[in-house]
Amino acid sequence: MLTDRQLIILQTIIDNFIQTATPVGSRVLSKNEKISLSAATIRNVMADLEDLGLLEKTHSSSGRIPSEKGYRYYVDHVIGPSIKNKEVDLLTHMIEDNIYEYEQIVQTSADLLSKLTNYTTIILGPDVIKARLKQIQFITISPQLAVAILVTNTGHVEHRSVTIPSGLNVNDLEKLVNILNEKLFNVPIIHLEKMLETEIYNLMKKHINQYDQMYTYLKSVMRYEQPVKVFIGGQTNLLTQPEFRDIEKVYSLYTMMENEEKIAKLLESPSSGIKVTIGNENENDAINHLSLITSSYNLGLNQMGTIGLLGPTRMEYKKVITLLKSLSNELSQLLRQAEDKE
Amino acid sequence: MLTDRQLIILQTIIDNFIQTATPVGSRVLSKNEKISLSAATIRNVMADLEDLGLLEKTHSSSGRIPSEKGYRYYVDHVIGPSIKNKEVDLLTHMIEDNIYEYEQIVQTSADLLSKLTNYTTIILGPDVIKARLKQIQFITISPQLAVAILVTNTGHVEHRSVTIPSGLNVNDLEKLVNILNEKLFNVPIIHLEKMLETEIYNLMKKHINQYDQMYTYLKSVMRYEQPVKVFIGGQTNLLTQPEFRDIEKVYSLYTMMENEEKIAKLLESPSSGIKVTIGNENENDAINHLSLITSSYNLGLNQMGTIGLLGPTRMEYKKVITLLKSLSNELSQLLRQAEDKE
DNA sequence: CATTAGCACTCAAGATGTGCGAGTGCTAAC
DNA sequence: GTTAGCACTCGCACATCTTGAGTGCTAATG
Repeated sequence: MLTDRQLIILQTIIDNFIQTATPVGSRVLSKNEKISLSAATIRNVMADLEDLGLLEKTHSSSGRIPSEKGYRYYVDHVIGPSIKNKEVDLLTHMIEDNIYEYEQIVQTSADLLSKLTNYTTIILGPDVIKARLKQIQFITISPQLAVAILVTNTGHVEHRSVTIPSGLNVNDLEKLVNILNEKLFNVPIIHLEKMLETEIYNLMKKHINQYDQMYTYLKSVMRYEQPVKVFIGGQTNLLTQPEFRDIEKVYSLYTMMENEEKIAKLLESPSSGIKVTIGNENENDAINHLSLITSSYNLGLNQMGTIGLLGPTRMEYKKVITLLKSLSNELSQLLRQAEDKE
Repeated sequence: MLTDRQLIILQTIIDNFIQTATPVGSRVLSKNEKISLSAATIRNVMADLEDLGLLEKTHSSSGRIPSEKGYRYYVDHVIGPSIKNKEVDLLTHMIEDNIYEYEQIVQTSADLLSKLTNYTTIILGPDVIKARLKQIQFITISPQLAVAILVTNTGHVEHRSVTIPSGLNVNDLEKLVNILNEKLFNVPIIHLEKMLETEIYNLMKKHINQYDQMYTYLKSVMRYEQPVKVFIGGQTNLLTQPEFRDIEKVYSLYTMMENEEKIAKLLESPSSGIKVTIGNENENDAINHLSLITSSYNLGLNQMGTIGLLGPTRMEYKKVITLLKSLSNELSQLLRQAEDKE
C-alpha cells in the first residue's frame, strides 16, 4: 500500500502525463498546489515509486512517465466512484433524440463517444448466434429476380437477392414459403443451413417440382455470414495523438481494424461490467502500446454487446470509465424501453 | 507533339518513378537499354521536357520527376490500347465464384481491386434516388415491437424497427398496410415522406383510429437517409506508399473518407467511361496530391454506380486503367446476368 | 551539327560537434 | 525528515562539414 504522499504524487504525474504526453519532472510537481513539498523531496518519492515499478524514466535524467503497472494501480485504486458529468447528460440526450433503428443508435453512440473522448470507439453488436427465425419471405421484383427476407425474433433483418429459376410455378413457391415458415419457425438462425440440408430437403423433394434448383438457391440465402457486426467510430481520432507519429503503428492498427474477426476477438469479454486492459496486457500486437476499456451492454432479450474505447496508454481513464458506464446503462435501458414502452 | 526521343525518355522517367518514387537522373537513364544516348544528351532532352512543363526538379540539382502535366500527357498519349492481363482474369473468376448478394459482390470487387493494385478502392453503389417502392411490410416481433420493411423495384431492402402504439387494432394495422401499398406503389422512395405528409395523412384520418400516433411512427420509417452507399477496400494500402510518411496527409485523407458525402461527391461523374484526375485536378484538398481513376458501371435498370481507385500521382496508370475497364464491364454484365439468367 | 566528355557548381541528406536546459542523485545543512 | 545546492547526464535543437548524385555549360569530336 502506498502512503498518502506517494499516492498524490503518482496521481498527479499520471494526470499530468495524460494531458501533455511529456515526461513529468520534480520541478513541475513542486509547483502544484496540492503538493507543498520541495522538488528535492519529490525526487526522493519519485525514486521510491520507480523502485515499486509504478514509474519509468525515458532516459537516465529525464522526468518520469507512468509505467503500465502505474496505470494499472491508478485505475484500480485511484479512480473513485464515478461522477455523472455533463458529457454523460449530453450523450443520453443526443441518443434519445435519435431513436430510429437499432443500427443507427449504435453507430450514433459510437460516433458520440469518440467525439467526447477523442479516442476510437469500437462497438460489437449483439450476438446473432442466439437469434431465432421469426419469418421468411420472398418478394418478387421482376420475373427473374426476387428478394428473400429473413426476420429474427430479435428484430434483425437479413436480406439477399436471388434469381428465380425459370418456369418456377407460383404455387410451388407459395408452398415452399409455407413449408419454410412452418418448419423453420423459431429455429436458431445458425442452424438454418443444417436444417435445410436435412429435413427441408426431403420435404421439398416431395412437394416441389424443381426442388433441386430451388434448393441451391435457398442454400445461398441461408448462408450464415456475419457472426457479429462491428461498428467503429472516430477512427481518425487516434491519429491526432502524438504516440501515433509512427506510420508503422498506424498501419498495423488500421490493418487490424479492417479485420472484423480480430476486433470481435478483442472485445469478446466473458465477464460483464467495465474491463480495462493496459498496453501489453492486450494479446493483440497491434494494440499492445494502447489501452482498451470495454463495457458490455445488454438488450433485454438475453443478448449482449460490447462497447470499447481504444486510446493511448495515457488515456483519460476516469472520464472514459464514467462515460462508458453511463452509456452502457443508457443503451441497455433504451433498447429495452423500445420493447416495453406502453 | 513530342519527338520520338523525347517521348521515350519521358515514358522511361515516368515508369521508373512509378516504381521507385525517387527522382530519376540522367545516368540511370543512359544505362537503360532502350536509350542508347550519353547522359549529357539525355540531360539536354530532359531540359527540353522541363521547359515543356512535363518534368520537374525537386531542387536545382536533383534528378527529374514527372509533373502533373507529365502524367497527364502520359495517360493521354503513351498508354496504348489496354491489354487483358492475367490479373483481370483472376478478378472475374473470383467474382463469379461469389455471387450471393449485390452488396457482397461490390465489396468483394473493392477488396480484390485493392489487393491487385495496392491502392485504395472506393465504390459508389447505385443511386437510390431513382428507386421506387415495390412493397412495404410490417412484421411483428413482440406485442410492442415490429419491423417495417421497404423493398424497392431495384431489389433494395430497407428496414427499421418500430414500436407499436399500445392498443392498436390489428385490423387497423392491416388496413393501414393496404392503404400504404396501394397508394405508395411505384412511388420514388425519395418522395415517400412527402406523400405521407399529404395524401396518406388524410386517408389515415378517415380510416384509422389512432392515426396521429401511427403517423409519427410512419414518418420515422420513411425517413430517407442514405442517398448512396459507399464501399471502401484496402484503406490501409495507401499507408505503405512512401508519399504517406506524413501523418498530416494520412489524417486529412482518412477524415475525408469517414465522410460519405464527400466521397460521393468525389466520384460523382456525369460522363461515363474512364476518367483520370491527377493531383491538383482534384478539387478536394485531402486528395490533391493523389490521383483518382474512376469508371462507371451500370446495373441494367438504368442505375449507375462508380468505381474509383485512389493512389499517389505516380500511380500505375496503365495497369489500373486496364483493370478498371474490365471490372466495370464485368460488374455491369454480372449484375445484368443475375436478372436475365435463364 | 548533333553528340559527347569534362568540369565546376548545387543541393539534400547524413554524420559530427556543440551548447542548452530540464532533470536527476547525492550530500550537507537546517 | 526536509530542503538547498551542486555536479552530472542526456536528449534535443542547431550549426557545420562531408559526401555524392545530379545538373548546366563549354569545348572537343565524328
